[in-house]
Amino acid sequence: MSKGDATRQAVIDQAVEIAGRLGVAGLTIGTLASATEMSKSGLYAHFRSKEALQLAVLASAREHFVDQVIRPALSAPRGEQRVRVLFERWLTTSSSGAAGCLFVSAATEFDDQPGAVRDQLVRDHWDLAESLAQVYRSGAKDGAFRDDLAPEQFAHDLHGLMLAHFHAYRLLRDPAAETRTRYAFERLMQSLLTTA
Amino acid sequence: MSKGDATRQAVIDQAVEIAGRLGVAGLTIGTLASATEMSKSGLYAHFRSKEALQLAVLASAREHFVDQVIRPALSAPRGEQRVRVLFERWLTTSSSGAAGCLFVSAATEFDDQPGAVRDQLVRDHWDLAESLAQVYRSGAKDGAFRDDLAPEQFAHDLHGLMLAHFHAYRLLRDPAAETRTRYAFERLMQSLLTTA
DNA sequence: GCGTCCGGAGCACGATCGTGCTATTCATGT
DNA sequence: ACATGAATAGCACGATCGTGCTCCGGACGC
Repeated sequence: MSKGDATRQAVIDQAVEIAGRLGVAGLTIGTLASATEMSKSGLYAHFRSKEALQLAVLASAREHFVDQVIRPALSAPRGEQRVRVLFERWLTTSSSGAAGCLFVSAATEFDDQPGAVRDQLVRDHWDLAESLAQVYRSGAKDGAFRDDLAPEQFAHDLHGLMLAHFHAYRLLRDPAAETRTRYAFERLMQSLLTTA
Repeated sequence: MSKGDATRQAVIDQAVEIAGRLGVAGLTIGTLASATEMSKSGLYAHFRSKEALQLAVLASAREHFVDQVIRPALSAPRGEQRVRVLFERWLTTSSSGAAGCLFVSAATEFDDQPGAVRDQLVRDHWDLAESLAQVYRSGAKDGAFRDDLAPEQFAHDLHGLMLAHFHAYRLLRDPAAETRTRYAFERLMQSLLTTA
């Protein structure tokens, strides 16, 4: 990795951090330049447009999310355990850092703004939903979960849980957010398990 | 109502519409001026700062939401019916217009940006949560709902349902969004009712 | 060790941001 | 009908936005 790639990566890391706080749309070339202590033009040369920068940020966050949440879940035993690991990782990763929340805020910022960023977000979300559904499917095949529930419905429900968590946690700073979310998760699990 | 108040209201209506599309932060004086076919300064005179404009937009949206969702629910019979009216109204109001989504997008845009707007959003959310909890409480007192569930948990869960709906509906344009949300709602209701 | 080439700075651009001040036009009460 | 005050336009401001040059210095291959 030559010098250019190194600083490029450092810039992206900083950009992810800022986008986590101010939102992907709130991430501006100027603020990013001063945060990285570079000139605007020097920074801009790495990404040839702001859109490319935003896409790079999204890609980095996605990678982080897969590493920290999806992969650990997939290496856990199928069924209940896998779902629990997924949930737990998702919860802690997003509480501590930026990866999880970033997609949530980006989704609402771009939901009515056509373009490459929006398209990427839509793809990412479908990928995530499919991963969630697959986690359910594999468990249902073993008989651990009810088979009269659409896996996509599980994905939808779990996603809703996390969204509610983010809102309570980030906007309201509600200390009870995690407790509430955990409780809701337990009820969801209870309604899915065949061994009730 | 003199002329000034009339145009001020018209401006706010337009602002709500724009904020529903571009987000509260995306609402800019310039775009609002050209949308209302007024000069920036002429428009700006009504609100003495951008923050005041944003607060006015929020107030208008809140009023609309209370009229279209909360009040109809409160005039329905307590218990299951009231919850159903609330849910139904919430769903249709936000699908058609701007009121519902506006708070969702505003919440994520300002969740890390201190200021009067954020404070107002937090207040609004607590008010909403309290209203939802109260709807549950009144039903539980009649014995329609389980009494071993915290009303605040119900508020949290229902809110999560709506958030998931907005994401699926606005970002993904998922035609199945409403079906999924309705299904999730039915399962929520089933788990609450004592007459199961 | 040197020449090449890339990473980055300096500077500038038009546009748009939020915000003022100063007129001017219009409505409104008497 | 006229005076008065409110409502709106014109114009300007500094700042910052995204985007382009050009040009230099230092890293890297030979």
